[in-house]
Amino acid sequence: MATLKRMKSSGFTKTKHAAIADGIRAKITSGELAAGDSVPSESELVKSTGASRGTVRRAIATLIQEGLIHTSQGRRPTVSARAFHQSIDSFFSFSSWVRSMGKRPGQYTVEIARRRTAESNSPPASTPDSEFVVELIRLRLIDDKPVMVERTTFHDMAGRFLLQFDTDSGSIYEHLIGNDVPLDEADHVLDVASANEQDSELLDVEVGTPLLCVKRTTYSHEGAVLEYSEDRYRPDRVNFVLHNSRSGTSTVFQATRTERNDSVATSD
Amino acid sequence: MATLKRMKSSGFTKTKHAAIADGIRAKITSGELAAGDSVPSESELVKSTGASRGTVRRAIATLIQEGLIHTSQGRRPTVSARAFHQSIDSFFSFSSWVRSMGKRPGQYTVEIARRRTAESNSPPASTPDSEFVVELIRLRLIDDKPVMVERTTFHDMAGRFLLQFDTDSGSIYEHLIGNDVPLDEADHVLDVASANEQDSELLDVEVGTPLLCVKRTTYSHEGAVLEYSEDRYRPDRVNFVLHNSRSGTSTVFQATRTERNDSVATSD
DNA sequence: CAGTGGTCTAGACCACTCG
DNA sequence: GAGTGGTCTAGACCACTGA
Repeated sequence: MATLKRMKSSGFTKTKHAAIADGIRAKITSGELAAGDSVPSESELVKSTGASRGTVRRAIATLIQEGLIHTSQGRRPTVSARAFHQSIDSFFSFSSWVRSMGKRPGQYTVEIARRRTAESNSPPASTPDSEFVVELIRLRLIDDKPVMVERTTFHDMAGRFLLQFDTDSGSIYEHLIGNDVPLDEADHVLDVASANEQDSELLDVEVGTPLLCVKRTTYSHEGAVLEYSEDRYRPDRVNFVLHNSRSGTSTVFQATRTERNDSVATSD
Repeated sequence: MATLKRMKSSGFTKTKHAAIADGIRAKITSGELAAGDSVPSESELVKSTGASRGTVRRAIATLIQEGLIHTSQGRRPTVSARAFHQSIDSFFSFSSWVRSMGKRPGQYTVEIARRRTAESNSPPASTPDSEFVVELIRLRLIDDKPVMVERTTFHDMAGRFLLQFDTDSGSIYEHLIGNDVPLDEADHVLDVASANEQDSELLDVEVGTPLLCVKRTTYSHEGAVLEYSEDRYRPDRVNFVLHNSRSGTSTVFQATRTERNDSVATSD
């Protein structure tokens, strides 16, 4: 027994704990388990999955972290009150975020340029320490509607992969990761900004309209600045949702405000 | 052996894994371990703490989740590039958040009222389902400077604890938790707003100034709406920082923009 | 009181990293 | 190849919940 541990040749199910978590998550997102319902107990899962308790607990820990369920001593785990979720890994990538919501991401490149770092538009402390930087301005779309303008400054090490890349074709993040650019950590500072003329034109709002602004700095493990971006969102089309529960740890999500509703968090 | 498991009589160190995590965290926040430094390996920690590997891993998991360290197979865990942190539990409470940054929270109650729910100002879908609600408008201060206006609607079940509470004296959240009000989960929707006349007066900004707006809905485990709040922040004094790393899960933080710096995320 | 989750242990195999 | 983290197991005691 205990032979296959990780399905070697056909690596589709990743790990056992991930498979268990996937199974439960599927039941929640499909609606089979509704908010307030109780999830199978650990001992039941041990029996039904054949895994040991440690592995089952590992799976449950994942779901708690995602904010999907919550637990406390003596009680069976229950589905969290507000379980409208997508993993936050997508916070790195607009494209995968939008896709994870079942919508279609789009992009329209306004400008891409390689210039000396001294000419960069990013704030000094966030400027990559390479001689050249690649700067990019793109309009991002969801289902063909403009929602965000991004102005990004890349370290040359990352930017050199972009000059021969069709930046209208898809996710830059995925392209860079595929080229082993170590985009490992990121800070996001949430702020507000007033639409300037270019914002106004691209997002189709009036000059001066308040916009949600996310200033992102992406680092390698070693702490080198690889990318700095200022993303300006139309707040009537996109906002950010953060969900947290007292026991267990907080988790983050983003959401698109839909056309019909005034607010995502209050929909049912 | 294996007798004391949890120090019973003197319950100060909580659990073993928490104690181990605390020890490492202290070394990071004190600067003894700097960004990029490597944390003791699991086997070393097993030896030095006397705990089993599972317990050590549990401690490490906590730190990863907090964004303090990151790990990957075959490499020793290392301190994350940007480890300026405070736990996000504080997202529930302005007061404890501010205190956790070593600053002094303050509050100035503008209005508190108990009224029929039908007269509530909160959006219908977020309105508590009690006959009465308690509504509160407070100006929040950091080190005596106004930074935020909160307009909160409480379920009567929570609000009834507020009428005889001096809302200028401290944290409402802590007061309610102390009275066993089950504020268990919360959604935060981040948005922008334009300062209205009251905002303008309280925050000392011009009417129309873009403000960061956090719409918070707090629920019990069962999903009942206990509180709805719209908090409007002066973006030049406060903004929100979110840190995430690719491996390991994202974590959230808030930060106060300091006077001298333009941006928190870029300080060093 | 039975059931449940929270904690802890001891030992195992694997995949990866780095010198 | 030695060291390291990622995964998994099997069994144990405790604290809490709820009928």
